[in-house]
Amino acid sequence: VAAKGPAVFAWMGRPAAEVATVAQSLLGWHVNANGVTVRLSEVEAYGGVGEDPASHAYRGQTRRNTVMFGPAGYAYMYFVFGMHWCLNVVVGAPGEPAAVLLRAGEVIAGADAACERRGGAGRSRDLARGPARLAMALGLDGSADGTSLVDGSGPIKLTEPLAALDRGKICCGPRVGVAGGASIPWRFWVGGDPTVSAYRPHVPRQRTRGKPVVGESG
DNA sequence: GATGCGATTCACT
DNA sequence: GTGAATCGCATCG
Repeated sequence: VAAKGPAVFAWMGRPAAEVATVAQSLLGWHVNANGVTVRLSEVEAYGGVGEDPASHAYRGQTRRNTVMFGPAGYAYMYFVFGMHWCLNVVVGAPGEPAAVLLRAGEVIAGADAACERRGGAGRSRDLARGPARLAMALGLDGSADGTSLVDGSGPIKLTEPLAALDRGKICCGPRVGVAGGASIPWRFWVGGDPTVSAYRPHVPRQRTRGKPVVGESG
């Protein structure tokens, strides 16, 4: 099945319903970009239209999530909270907008470059511990949106690890920071791996601005 | 056309 | 451990 052109992996083009399985299979894979390589230790799965309230594709195709509706193997960069970028991998077949959010990993090469981009993070496990940190360590932003991760045409390269990950170490649980669909255990990580981000239950927005600090009724 | 919320991280206590 | 800062998109009228 060796064919020229873009690499084809087992996780590509699967039905959106299998996105959870696909997400697990990506744990341990290597992501290389801009001179930095990260070994994935934590990911999250996002489903398709009408299936997953937390997914950007839930309400159908829009200008922003167009990449999710395309073929597998492409990057979907999402700008969040007005200051951070997150890297997703489109994994579904065309028309089936399944994606995997790369949440955390261990920097196994290019620590110097990653450290530099991450400012004062130092050469610690925090270099790529968290979705935005991971994207930052890899030097990625919106310009990488829609680029291929498998054919070498873009800045990002996703490769299979030499040694397969021990499936027994894979853990699952609720996704982080997601209100809708939080009960779906679509977050996967490598058990015992120190680079896995801390679990934070969905924090309800507390607006303190524009409202007087009352409530202390007499 | 205007408003509210979101897949987060950093700094301070 | 908790609060603050931030931009774009989607929704409602």
